[in-house]
This record gives sequence, structure tokens and C-alpha cells, in this order.
Amino acid sequence: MQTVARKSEKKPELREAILQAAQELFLEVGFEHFSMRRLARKVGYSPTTLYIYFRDKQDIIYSLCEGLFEQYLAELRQVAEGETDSLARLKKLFLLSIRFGCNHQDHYHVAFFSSAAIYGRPEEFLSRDSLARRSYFFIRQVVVDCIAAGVLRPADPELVTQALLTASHGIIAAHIFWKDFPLASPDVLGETLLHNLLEGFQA
Amino acid sequence: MQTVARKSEKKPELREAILQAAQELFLEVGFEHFSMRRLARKVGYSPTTLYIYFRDKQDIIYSLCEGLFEQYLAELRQVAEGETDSLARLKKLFLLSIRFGCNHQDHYHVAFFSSAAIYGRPEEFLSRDSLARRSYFFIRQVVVDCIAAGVLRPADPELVTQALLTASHGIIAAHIFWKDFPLASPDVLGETLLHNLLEGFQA
DNA sequence: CATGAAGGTTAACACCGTTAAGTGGCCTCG
DNA sequence: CGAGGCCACTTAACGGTGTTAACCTTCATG
Repeated sequence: MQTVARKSEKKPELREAILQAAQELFLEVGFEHFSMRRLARKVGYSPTTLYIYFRDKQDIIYSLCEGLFEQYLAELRQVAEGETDSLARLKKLFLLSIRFGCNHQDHYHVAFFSSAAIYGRPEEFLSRDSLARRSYFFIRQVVVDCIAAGVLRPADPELVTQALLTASHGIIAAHIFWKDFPLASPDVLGETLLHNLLEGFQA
Repeated sequence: MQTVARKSEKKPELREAILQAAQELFLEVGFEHFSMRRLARKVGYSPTTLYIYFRDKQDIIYSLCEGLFEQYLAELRQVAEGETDSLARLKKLFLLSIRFGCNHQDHYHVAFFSSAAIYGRPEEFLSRDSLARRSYFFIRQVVVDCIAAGVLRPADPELVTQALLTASHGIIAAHIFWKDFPLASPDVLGETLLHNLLEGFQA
């Protein structure tokens, strides 16, 4: 007997099939109506089977989000490479982030605004290496570069990053939740925010 | 027979008692674990009784939030009156908002980040007069004043208000949901954000 | 052929929001 | 005084949720 048949490495095929179905269901019905029973029905197995391949609902959703973050991080890198001016690069990265968040509302919702906000749990963000974490460090590094290059005035890079990040985060949040509010488009709002905020940060 | 015994004006005492208990329960167990059945148990009636005095769960929560917004609006006015310099006033209003949101996380959560985000439903924000709506208009007016006085450079006041608002909103969101993330304190973050953002907006 | 594990199921627990139907007491009117 | 009716509230139920314990098959191996 294999003493440690590491959880959920039994039959990768079905695990992958579940994730695939979960992704589709998630987009079909939205985060609100995504349930284990529905997923089971969709994938053609009984609900309990899901618990053989995943620890719980959160585990499934976490996997979905990590998958998306992979894509996000790739886009971040692409944008960063395509822009030589460090300040412009910083701005573009945040504009991308805002657009990305708004384009994947359900994922963003469940990742950062859910009751059990996936990336806010004590054991997650700093201790475990998640793609969300890597994205954060990636962006912070760009801020550090800007300060080092003298493009941004000397300041605590952590604080600058967080100010930019939370502000962008707020735009996405508003876009997701204030459906009826006649909010300016994410692009316009993001442009306004970043232009003026960065002006304040500039040397 | 009274043809229209306007909904929920039957016995104000019990209605008030329910709201009182709801408020307590809300603070005790948090938004996540607030349920109608728990509330009923706490107040000493059967769950169905609640539906005599309130349309549904959302109705109760809405009432709770409006109660808190009343307090918020009062504080807004107080701060506005206490500061003559219009730019400083604007800044103080947002710092107050951030602090207020962080101090009443569950209310803020349910009001602006809940699945059925109370103030984001089509029939709510713009059509019905809510205290949230009044708060928004109140702040926007201060922005308008700043632009009129030439303290802020000429710009679409709606856009400026929304940029400030969503950014502040993001700080609160981060504070509520990213429990494990080593985030700067709301005050520091708010100060940083507003100082630099307003610098960008200035004439 | 028996053993045992792999892979999946049924049934159940403890919740949830909400509603239809029913019950007991009190007030009013004939 | 008695009957009707309404008021305030309850019981029982519907259809849903995440999750777990216990139970079946099927199949390969000693």
C-alpha cells in the first residue's frame, strides 16, 4: 500500500474533467448559483464523488482562480516587456489589472470579495505560494524600479503599491457590485485615477 | 375593514424589537452567519413571524444599513461644518468615510459587497431615496464646490467624485477582505491615497 | 477463490430562505 | 349571549445548500 497516495492524484483525468465543468458552470450561472450539486449533475457524477477529488467547494474554486491568475500573470509580463518607460509601464499594468478584474467578475468576486475570500485566509496569501501572491510581488517590483530610477519620488514602495492596488481594486469592486449606479467606464475611471495618483507620486 | 393597513405598520413595537435583535445578532455573529432562523430564535418567535413584519431577509438588512447610514450622514455633515477650507474638507470627508467603513465592516460588506448588494439593485440607488444616495450627493456637492472655487482644476465633477469614491472604497474592501495581508492601516493608506490623488486633481 | 482496494453511490445531517395552511384568543356586532 | 371574523402567531413543508458516514460494485492479485 502506498502510504501517502497524495490526495487527489488518483485519477487526474476526472479531476481535470471536474475542473473543466466547474469552469463552464461558473461562467454559465455565476458565482452566486454555483453549487456542488449542480456541478455534480453537470459532470454526471454524484455530489460525493467531487469530495474524492477535492477537499471542499473552496478547493475547487481556488483551483479555478489559480488557473485564471496564471493567465493574468502572463498578461502582466507581456505588458511589462512591451513598455520600456517605467512609469508608463506601471500605469499600463494597473490598467490591465482593472480591465482583467472587470472582465472576470465572478472569479474576482469569489477570490477577493467572497465570504471566505480565498486569498484572504490566514494560511493562504503569505505562507503559500499562490499566483495571486506572485502577481503582487511582480507589480511591487515595478514600483521599486520606478523609485530607484527616480521617476517616482522616494517613498515606501509597499505603501505606494498598496495605494495603487487598493484604489484599482475599488474600481473593480464598484464595477462588479454597483450595477445600477451610473459609473464611468472602468477604462475612463482607471485612467483618471492612475493619471492623477501617479502625478502625486511623481518626483 | 381597513383596505390598506400599510404593510408592517401593524405593531411597530415588535418590528422595532426585531430590528434591535437583528442589529445585535449582526454584530455578534457577523454577516456570514446571520440567518432568519437564528434571528427568530434570538427574538423568541418562530421564523415565519419575521415575514409578517418584513418582506424578506434583505428588507431587514436594508433597514439595518439605512440606520447606520443615518449616522454616517450625520458625521459627514458635522465634519463638513467643522472645516472651512474646502480642499481640506473634501479630504476629511473621505478619511471619515474610510474609517467609517472599516469600523462597520459587516454593514459595509452586506451593503456593497453582498451577492444581492443592497444599494446596487436596479430599483434602489437612483430611483428610491436612500441615505446612501444622499451621502453620495452630499460628497459630490463638495467636489463641485472645490471646482467652482478653483481649488480643483476644472473637470467633470462626477468623474472626480467617482475616482475618489471608488479608490476609498477599495481601501475599505481590502481592509475587510484581505485579513491576512499585511496591509497598511486604513488611516495611513487613506492619507497616502488622498494626499497624492488630490494633488493630481489640484489646479 | 478469497481478499481487498479503487471508484462511486445512497442516505443522512444540519442548515438555509420562504410560503401555505392552520390555530387560538379576542373584539365586535346582531 | 352567541357567532363571525380578524389578529398574531405557529406548524409543516418545499426546495435548496455543503458535507460526511456507510455502503455497494467491480476488478486485479496473492
